[in-house]
Amino acid sequence: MAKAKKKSSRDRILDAAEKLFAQHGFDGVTMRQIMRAAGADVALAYYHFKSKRDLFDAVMLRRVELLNEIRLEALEDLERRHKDNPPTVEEIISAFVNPLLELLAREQGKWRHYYALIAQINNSTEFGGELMTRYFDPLVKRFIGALRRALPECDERDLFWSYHFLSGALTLTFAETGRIDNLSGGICRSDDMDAANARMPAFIAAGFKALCVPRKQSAPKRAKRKTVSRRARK
Amino acid sequence: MAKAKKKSSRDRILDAAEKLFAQHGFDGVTMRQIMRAAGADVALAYYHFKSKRDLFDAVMLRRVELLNEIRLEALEDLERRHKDNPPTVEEIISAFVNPLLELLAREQGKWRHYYALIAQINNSTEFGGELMTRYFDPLVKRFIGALRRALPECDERDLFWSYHFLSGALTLTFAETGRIDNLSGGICRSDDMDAANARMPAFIAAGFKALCVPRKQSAPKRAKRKTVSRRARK
DNA sequence: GTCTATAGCTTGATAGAC
DNA sequence: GTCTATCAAGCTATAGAC
Repeated sequence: MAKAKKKSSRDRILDAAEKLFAQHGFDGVTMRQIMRAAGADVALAYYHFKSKRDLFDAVMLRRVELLNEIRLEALEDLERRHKDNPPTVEEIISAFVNPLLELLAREQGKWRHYYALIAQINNSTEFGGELMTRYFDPLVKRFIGALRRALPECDERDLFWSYHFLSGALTLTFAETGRIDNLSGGICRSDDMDAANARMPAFIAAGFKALCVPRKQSAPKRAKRKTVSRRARK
Repeated sequence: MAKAKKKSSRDRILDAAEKLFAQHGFDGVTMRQIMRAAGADVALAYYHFKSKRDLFDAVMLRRVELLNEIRLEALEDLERRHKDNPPTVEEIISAFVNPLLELLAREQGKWRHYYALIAQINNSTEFGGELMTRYFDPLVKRFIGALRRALPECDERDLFWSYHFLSGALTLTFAETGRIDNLSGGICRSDDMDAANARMPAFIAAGFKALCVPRKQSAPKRAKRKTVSRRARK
């Protein structure tokens, strides 16, 4: 807020769109709503971005580059500090998660909406597979490489499924939906990202270490679904 | 497919709505699209359900009761088998997850779309807090009670955050978005729920056990975000 | 229960003045 | 860059015939 008083209309449109897309999804928002929030006419949105979908893509693209850059830097810093012995699983997870907190601390409102948007995309059948792959997989593969070195005898499939569980836990947590507030009767709060961050790396790292161990066969033992009762028809 | 050839139009509308809502979200689908897929006129939808929102609620409600009932039964069966000593964390998680697989095996197509819908709702800022609380929290509290007994010295907040991580991992996994297929270069498949189920309980149980341990103080140690580099401005 | 027909509005997008 | 004005299309929802 020091110098940045003169914000371009393009940025104000992106800000308004980011917030509204995060709250209601791509189809839950109209260009008119966005432009009302941005304080300008609809036609201006089509001047800067030629369609609603292009505006959406611009919202996504605006932050993803910085986010990935900072995460990569966190990982490289970590590896530099551990010249020979690889860093621990927990340290690697922290390098993946901490930058999200750091950015949140920098500009409270903006990143919060962005994370909520990512959570929706990650869990969307329509966009999840495609967009998450396009925007995040190069970085994620880099992190998985580090995890592979920290868990040298790990089966590849266990590694990918473990990351998948991490991804689900992470995006839901940063979506701040308010559910944990209700479930816990108020003793946990969705917007308490420090509380989440104090717990997630330990939780996730334990999962990786439990799953990514050498096996007799490379395939995991199959659970037998024995907990389902025999009266399993309606 | 044995006997059920005569399906009521009400059910055909619900089936079509379930599939389309799961694929594109509430606002991403029109009543016309739904009724085109259901093979009847739009007006019929308003006859059976009086609004689009009511149709959506009916889609949600149709399956949630059976789902929760079977899960509760799985937990009660488990506890019955462990009269005195409480079941393990992993067994409890399996009782929470296995019924999803069981229902999927019963009616492939239907539940698959339903799970994808749940994943979107769970991660929606707009509906997540409210709807997940309304539909699932009674059952979830029952499971958390069982986990509390299996982890007797656990801090309450650790318990709720652990469940939160479980919830994110679980809903994303059952959404089958196709992302893990891309990320893993094809060696893991989103629709291979047996592979997911073989891994998730072990992963999640390890997380619970790592986090839910007695501490010196009840508050967890704060991570210091030390992995973020000093050059953290754009 | 199921359809036709239509009301009343909102949508994404554009043409063109300034 | 920004606005006014407008379009064709599609939207939710209802009234009323059968």
